Amino acid sequence: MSTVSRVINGRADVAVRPETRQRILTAARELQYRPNAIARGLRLATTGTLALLVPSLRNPVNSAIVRGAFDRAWERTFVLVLAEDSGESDAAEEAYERLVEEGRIDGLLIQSARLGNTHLDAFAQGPVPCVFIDRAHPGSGRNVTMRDADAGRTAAEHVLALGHRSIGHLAGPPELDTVSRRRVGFVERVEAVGCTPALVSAPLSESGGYAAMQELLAACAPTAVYVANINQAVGAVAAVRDAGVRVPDELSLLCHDDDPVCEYLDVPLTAIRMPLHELGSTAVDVLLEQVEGGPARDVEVRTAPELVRRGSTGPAPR
Amino acid sequence: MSTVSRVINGRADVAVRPETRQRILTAARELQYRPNAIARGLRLATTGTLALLVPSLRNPVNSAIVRGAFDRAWERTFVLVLAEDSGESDAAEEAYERLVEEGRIDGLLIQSARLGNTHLDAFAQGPVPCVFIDRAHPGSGRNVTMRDADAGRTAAEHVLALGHRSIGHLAGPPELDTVSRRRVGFVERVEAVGCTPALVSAPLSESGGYAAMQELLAACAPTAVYVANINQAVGAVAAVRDAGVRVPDELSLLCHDDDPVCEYLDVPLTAIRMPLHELGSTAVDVLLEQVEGGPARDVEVRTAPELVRRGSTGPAPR
DNA sequence: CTGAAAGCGCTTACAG
DNA sequence: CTGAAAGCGCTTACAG
Repeated sequence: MSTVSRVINGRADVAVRPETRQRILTAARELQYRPNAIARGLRLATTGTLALLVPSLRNPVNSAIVRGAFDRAWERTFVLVLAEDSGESDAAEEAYERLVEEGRIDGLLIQSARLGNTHLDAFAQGPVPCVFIDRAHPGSGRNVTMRDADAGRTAAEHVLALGHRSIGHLAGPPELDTVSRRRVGFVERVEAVGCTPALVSAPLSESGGYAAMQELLAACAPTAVYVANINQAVGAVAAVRDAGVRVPDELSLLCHDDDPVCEYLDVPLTAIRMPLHELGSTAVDVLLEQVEGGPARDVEVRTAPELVRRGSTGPAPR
Repeated sequence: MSTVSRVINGRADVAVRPETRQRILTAARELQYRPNAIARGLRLATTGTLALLVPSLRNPVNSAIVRGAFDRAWERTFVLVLAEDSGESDAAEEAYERLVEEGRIDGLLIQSARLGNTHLDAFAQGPVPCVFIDRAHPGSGRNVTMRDADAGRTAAEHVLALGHRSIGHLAGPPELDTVSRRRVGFVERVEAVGCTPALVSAPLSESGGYAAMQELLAACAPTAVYVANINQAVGAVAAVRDAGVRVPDELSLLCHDDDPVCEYLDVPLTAIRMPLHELGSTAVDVLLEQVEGGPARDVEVRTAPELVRRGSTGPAPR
C-alpha cells in the first residue's frame, strides 16, 4: 500500500523496482484508481481548494477576473469554490466560518473589499493565507491590483490631447478602492494643466450611470467625460442621447473597462482596457506563494491599461 | 468525545444530561470549535460540495442561473465549486476526473450539455448524482429546464398580434437544446397562421448577431425579428441601425432574455424574461433530492416566460 | 527495495 | 447517560 502511494505520487526519494512500479501503474489503470481527495486532504492537512469571495454574483463585470483566477487555479491543480459577500450584515463572516474555520480551503481570494470594512483585518490575520484582489485593503500587505491610477491618467491624457478643458468624471462609490484610484489618477492629470474636473459619484450600474450623467450635463456642460465603469457607461450613453447631445461632436465619452458592448452602442465607445484575466491569474499565483509557505506581499500587475480608441472621443468643440 | 459529537450535531436520538450539554456548548463557544469538514467528509462519505459545470466562463449571460444555484446551495449548507467545460477535447472529462473520481463532490450540475455530446451519458450514469440544467440532455431523465418553447410561442404571438406576417428568427447554434426549443415554439406559432419564418443561425455573441441580422435583412426584409439571445440582440440592433432601418416603424425587434442593457439601447428592447434565478435554485433542489437517495427526474420550472414590452416592437407597417 | 503501523479529525455502534 | 474502540482512505516515517 505504501509503495503504491509512493509510485502514484511520483516520489523520487524512495527507490522502487521498475517491475514493481509497472505492476502498480498497470493495476491502477485497470481499476481506474484515483486517490480520494478527501482522505488525502485529511492526512496532508491540505485541501487543494481555493475560495473566491466576490462582492456580488449579480454583477458579472468581474467575470474576466474570475475566469483568470479559475484558469490558473485549475492549471495548478486547485479547485475554486465560490462565495458571496453581498455586503449585508454577516454574509462575509458566515462565508469565512464555513470555508476557513471548517477547514475547507487552503487559501482565500477576496474580491469584495470595501474601504472601512472591519472584518477584513481578521481575515488577513486568519489561519489561512489570503489575498485581496482588485480592490485593495490598504496596509494589509497582500493586495493584488491593477494600475487603476494609470488608467485614470491615460484617460485624462487622451481627452487633454484632444484639446478638452471642460472635463467631467463620472466616478464610482468612494468606498471602492478601484474606482477611487481611477479618479485620483484622472483628477491629478487634469489638474496638472490647471483645470478642475467636475465629479459625480454613482453606483456601478446602468441606472446609476444614467442619472449621474444627467446631473453632470446639467451642472457644467462638459465637453469630455470619463466614466468609471462599463455598466455606468451604458446608462451614460443613453442619458446623453436622451439629452440630445451629439457624441463626439459636442461631447467626448470615454469609459473604463472594455467590453464587446462598447463596439455596438450607437456610438462605439472609446475605452480603457484592463488586464482582467491576468489579474485573476496573478492573484492565484501570489496566493499560492503564501500557501507554499512564502510571505505575503503586494503585487501590482505590470501590464499597462490600454486605450482602445473608437468613435466616441474627438477634438474639443471650439 | 462522542458525547460532544452528538451534542454538536444536535442528534436527538441519544439522551444527554442537560448539564453536560451546557458544558459542551459553552466550551465549544469559548474554543471557537467548528468540526473539520474534511474529517467529517471522510467519515460520512459526504463532502457538502456540489459542482457546476459551465460551458464557458467567458459568457456571463448565465450568471443569474449561477447565482440561483449558488444561493440555494448555500442555504442548504452546500458549497459550490466551479468547473469549466470549454467544449475542447477533454475539458469535461478532466473536470469529471478531478471532481467526481477524486471524491470531491456529492452532486454535479451540468450546464454545458451540447446535443450529440458523447460524454454526457457516462456522466449521467456515474457514481455521483447529476442533473442537466437549462440545456437538456434528452432522454437522460434528469433535466431541469425552463419553458423555452413557450418563450418562442409568446414571442410569435406578440408579433402576430401586431399584424406582422413577414417574420424572421435569428436563431442560435442547432446543437444547443435551449435555443432550439425557442425556435421550435416560435416557428410552430408562426406557421399556424400560414406564414413561413425566415431562419438564420448564429453564435450567441454580439458579432454573431450583427452578421446574422445583416443576412436576414438582405435575404427577406422581414418586418419583425425574434432574436434568440441577448448578446446577439446587441449586435442585431447595431446591424439594423447601420442598415438605416428604423425600429419599430420598419422593423420590430424582440429578444430572448431580459437584461438591464435592453432598457438603454438606442431603442429600448422588448424582451422575453426568463426565470433564470429560479432555474438555478430548482436545479439544486432537484439534485439534492437525488443526493438524499431519491430517484432522478425531469423538472420544468413552471414560471411562464414573460413578455416585457418596450419600444422596439410596434404594428406591422402596411 | 517493500510491508506493517500510526495517525489526520471525525462519527457511530457498542459496552458499561 | 457517557466513554472506549473502530474505521473512513490516505501518507509517511520506520522496520525488516
